[in-house]
Amino acid sequence: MKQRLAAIGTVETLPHRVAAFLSREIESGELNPGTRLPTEQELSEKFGVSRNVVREAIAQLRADGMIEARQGVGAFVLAPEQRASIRIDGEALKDSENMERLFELRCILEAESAALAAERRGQEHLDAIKAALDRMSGEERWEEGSIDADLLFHREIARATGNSYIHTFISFVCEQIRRSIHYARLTNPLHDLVEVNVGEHVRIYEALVAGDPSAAEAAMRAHIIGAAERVGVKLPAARRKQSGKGK
Amino acid sequence: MKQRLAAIGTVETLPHRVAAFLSREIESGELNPGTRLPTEQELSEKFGVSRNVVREAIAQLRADGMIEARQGVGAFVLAPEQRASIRIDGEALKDSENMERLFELRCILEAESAALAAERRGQEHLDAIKAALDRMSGEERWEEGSIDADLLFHREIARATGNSYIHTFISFVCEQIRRSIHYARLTNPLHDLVEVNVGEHVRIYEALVAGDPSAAEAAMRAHIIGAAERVGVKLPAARRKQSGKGK
DNA sequence: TGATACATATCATCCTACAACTTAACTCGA
DNA sequence: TCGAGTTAAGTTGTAGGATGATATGTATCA
Repeated sequence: MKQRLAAIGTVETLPHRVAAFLSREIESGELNPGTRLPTEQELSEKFGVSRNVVREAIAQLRADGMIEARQGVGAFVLAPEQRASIRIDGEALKDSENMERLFELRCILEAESAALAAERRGQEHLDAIKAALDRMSGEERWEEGSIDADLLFHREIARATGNSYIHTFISFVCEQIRRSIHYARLTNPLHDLVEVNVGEHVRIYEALVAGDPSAAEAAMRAHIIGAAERVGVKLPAARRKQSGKGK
Repeated sequence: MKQRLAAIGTVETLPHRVAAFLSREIESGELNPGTRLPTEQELSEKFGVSRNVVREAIAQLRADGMIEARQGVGAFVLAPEQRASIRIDGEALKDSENMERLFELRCILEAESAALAAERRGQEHLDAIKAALDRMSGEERWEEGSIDADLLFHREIARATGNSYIHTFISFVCEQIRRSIHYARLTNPLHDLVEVNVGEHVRIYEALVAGDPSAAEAAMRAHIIGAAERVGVKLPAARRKQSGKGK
C-alpha cells in the first residue's frame, strides 16, 4: 500500500490500473479475506487520482466478488469462494507450471467435450467443424489465421455438445492459453512458430463423424497433449489408461 | 433499450443494476458483437441516473471484456470469445435445462478431480477432507452448515489435485449451484430440504485413502448424479460406461 | 488527390456537493 | 449504573459540472 501509480505499470485507464493493483494485492495475500480496504479518499490520495477513478476500480472488483462495499463502513476483501467470476492471471501463466496446469484442465474439458460431441452432433455441427478444419488445412504455416481456425474448431466441437457451459469454459481456457502464447511471442520474437498438425484434427473429426465417443476422446486427448508439447509444456503423466482397474 | 430502471428489477447499487441490464441485453443477442452502445449521456438520460453511475457500470463490463470503450468514439460490444472472465447468469439457472447442463459440467470436472486427487493426495489433504466429512456427519439435517461442509469437502478434494485451476473452476461451479438452490428456497419456502447422503461422501473418501483413481472417479460421479437428482435435476445419460469400446 | 487544420462528438478524469447508511459517543431517564 | 435514544462523525452512493484527451468527419489548400 505504499505504491503510487507510477509503480503500477501496464497501460490502460486509471480505474483499470487501480483495480489491477488492488487485485494483485488480494491475490498475493497482502490483503486477506475480511481485511478492510483503505477508504476511497485514502486510496484517492495514495494513488494521486480522483475519487471517481477509485470508485470505478472498486466497482470492477465488487462485480467480480473480490470485495464487498458497505455504505458508511468501508470495502472488505471477500473469500475467493465468493467470487462471481473466474479470471486467469496472465502474469501467472508465464510460470510454465501454471501453463501445465491450465493445459491439464483444458485436456479434461476438451476430451469430454469431444466424446459428448461424438454422441450429440448433428450434421450442422459436422459442417461447421469441417469448415474450420478446411480453413486450417489451407494454411501453410501456423499463423494467426491458423490459430483462429484451430480455436474455432475446438469451439464448434464444444458447441456440438449442446451444453453452453462446456462451450463457454472451453472457449475461455483456449483463449487464455492463446493470449499467453501470443504475448510470449511479442516478448521474444525469435520464438519459433509452431507447425500446425492437421492430421490430429482430422482424426478427431473422423471420430465425430463416426459417432465414436471413445475414439473422439482419445484423439482429442492426444491432440491436446501434442499441442502442449509443441509449445514446450509437458503434461503430467496420463491417467488411468495404464491402470486398467476401471470397470 | 426502452427500459427504465424501474423495469430492471433486483436490488443493489445503481451501477450494478445498469451493468446487469446491459449484460442481459448483450447475452440475449439484443446487442450483438460490434454494436455500438448509446453514449454515456444517452444511457444516463435513459435510465434516469447520473453519468458517473453509467461510467461505473461500463467499467464493470469492460473489465469483463464484454465491451470495449474507445475515447471519442463510443463503447462497443465484444465477441464472447474476447471475454476476460467467466460468469454464470443466476437467472438462467432458473431454467432446469441450464441447471442440468451446469451439473453435467460439474460432473466432468469433479470426476476428474477425484481421480487426480486419489493419485496425488498427501496425508494433509486426507486430513482436511476427513475434517470436512466429519463436519458433515455431525449434521442431522441438510442445512447451511451441511452445505458449507459439503462444499468444503469438494474443494479440499480439488485442492489435492495440486492444480489450482481445477480448484478454482470447481469452487466456482459449486458456488453457482449452491446460490441457485439457495435462492430457489427463498422464493419457495416450502421447498423440501434435501437430506444429506454422507454414505456417498464416505465412499469417495475411502477411494482417496486407497489411492484408487478409478474408484474415486466412479464414486464421485455417482455422488454428483445423486446430488443432482436430489434437487430435481436428471443428468443426461451416463456416457461410455456402457459402450465398452474404450481401451 | 493528398495533406493539414478545424470542428464536433465522445470518453477519461477531476472536482464539488449532498444523500444515505453505519458506528461511536453522548445524554437522559429509570 | 445501565439501557435507550439522540447526535456527531465517518464512509459509501449518487448527482452534476467542468476540463482534458482522443477519434472522426469536413473543409481548405497546395
